[in-house]
Amino acid sequence: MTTSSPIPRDSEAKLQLILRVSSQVFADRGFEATSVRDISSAAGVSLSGLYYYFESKQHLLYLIQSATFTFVLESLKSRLEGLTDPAERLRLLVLNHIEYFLTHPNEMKVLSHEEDALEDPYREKVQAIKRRYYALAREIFDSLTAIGLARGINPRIAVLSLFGMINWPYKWYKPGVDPDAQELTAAIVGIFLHGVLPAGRAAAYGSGVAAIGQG
Amino acid sequence: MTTSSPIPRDSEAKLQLILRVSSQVFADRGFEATSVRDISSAAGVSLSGLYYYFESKQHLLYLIQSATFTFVLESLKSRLEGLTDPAERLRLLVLNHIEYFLTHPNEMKVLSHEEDALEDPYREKVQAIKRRYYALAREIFDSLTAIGLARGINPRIAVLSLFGMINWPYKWYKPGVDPDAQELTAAIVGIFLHGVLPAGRAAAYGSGVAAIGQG
DNA sequence: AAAGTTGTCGAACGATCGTTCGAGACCAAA
DNA sequence: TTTGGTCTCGAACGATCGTTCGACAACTTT
Repeated sequence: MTTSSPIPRDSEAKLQLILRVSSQVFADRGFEATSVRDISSAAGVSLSGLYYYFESKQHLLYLIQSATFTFVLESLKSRLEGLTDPAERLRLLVLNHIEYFLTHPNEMKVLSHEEDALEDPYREKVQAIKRRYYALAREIFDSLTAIGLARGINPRIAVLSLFGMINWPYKWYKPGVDPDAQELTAAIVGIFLHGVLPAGRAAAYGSGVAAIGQG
Repeated sequence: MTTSSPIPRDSEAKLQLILRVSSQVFADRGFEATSVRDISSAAGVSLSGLYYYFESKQHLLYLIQSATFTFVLESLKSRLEGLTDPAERLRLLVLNHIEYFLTHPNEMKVLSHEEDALEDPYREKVQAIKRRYYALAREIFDSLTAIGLARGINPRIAVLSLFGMINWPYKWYKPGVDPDAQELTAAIVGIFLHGVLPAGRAAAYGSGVAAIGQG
């Protein structure tokens, strides 16, 4: 559906460029504060020329958020295939999220920060992906509970707190200062599973993740 | 400086009303998407009449963020006085933050979400408060480390992950569905200190917070 | 060569934006 | 009663916004 039918020239590649540049500008200035003219000059395409690629500014935001979120979710599902250990699945959820954030910080900031800026025909579609993402995380957490009996913590609070840890980096992460994806993932998973305090002895859980904590 | 000198009528009270109403509108629609006319009609004050109370839309945002952040920080410092137990100090940091969020969700959303919307004369002043808040949290965490030897986790990552957990609720918290401040605080502090997995035995730390976790 | 599709653009549309200005009402001190 | 702050407002300013339109070059297919 993308590379056939009525003979596109290089339309698809240019759309990707526009999406990438737009994410950059939206991440820097914010969606509402960015004018279509800003995108025009940043992308090197005339103002009216942009409207060949998207129908409205809202639609442009939707294209960015939808593509980003879909990729993150599908990528996670693919990496999760065949894996059954709940702790390792949780680690992969965090790693997948953090890795995509480190390689595509602009897109992830737009996804996290401009969630409310999207209006209702588009908004609901992105929220649907978000619900699937949450459901998957919740499922992982619940199977973790089933194995390890996770201290009776409210599972909704637990999962959303984990989301807080993995989404918040867009506010503070500095490349060069802060650690890479593996190490950041290890720290976050370590906190979430074992907390910050030293385990009196090794935690009762015997998976490979038990050795994480330190980079 | 607020209630003397050149005879104010009820100016201060009306300013507080405008700040409260503006926070509501900013929280609902976002700062950039909100027009001064929106605030005018929501506050029941004419468009030009608003400019008696603030110099610009930017200044209005600054007044909200500055007052909110100052209150949260000063309130925390006051509650921390005389308390030396690091874990209890950390619990109070979280509780103070969550409590203010639950009683002033609009102001806290504006503070968290519209951080970048503030421009540079004002921006720096709010960031200065933010740095003091972070420094205090970092100090608490470091003393926690000094006592409990907190598993060699990168302290910057740990503190910022904790901030992620306590700031993220503005995206998901639903009154009536989600637990109150005490319980939410207990859950977050429990995750941060002990993690989600059951301690093999009681954690090596012997404070009153050890019993938290469950509401 | 003709017809049709793809991609690009300048110019302009009406709407809305933040802010300013001058005038006037209300009220306390002189 | 006059003077001078305090507070409020309608009307208007220039600037900028998202979007549309018609024209046109480039290229592929008939």
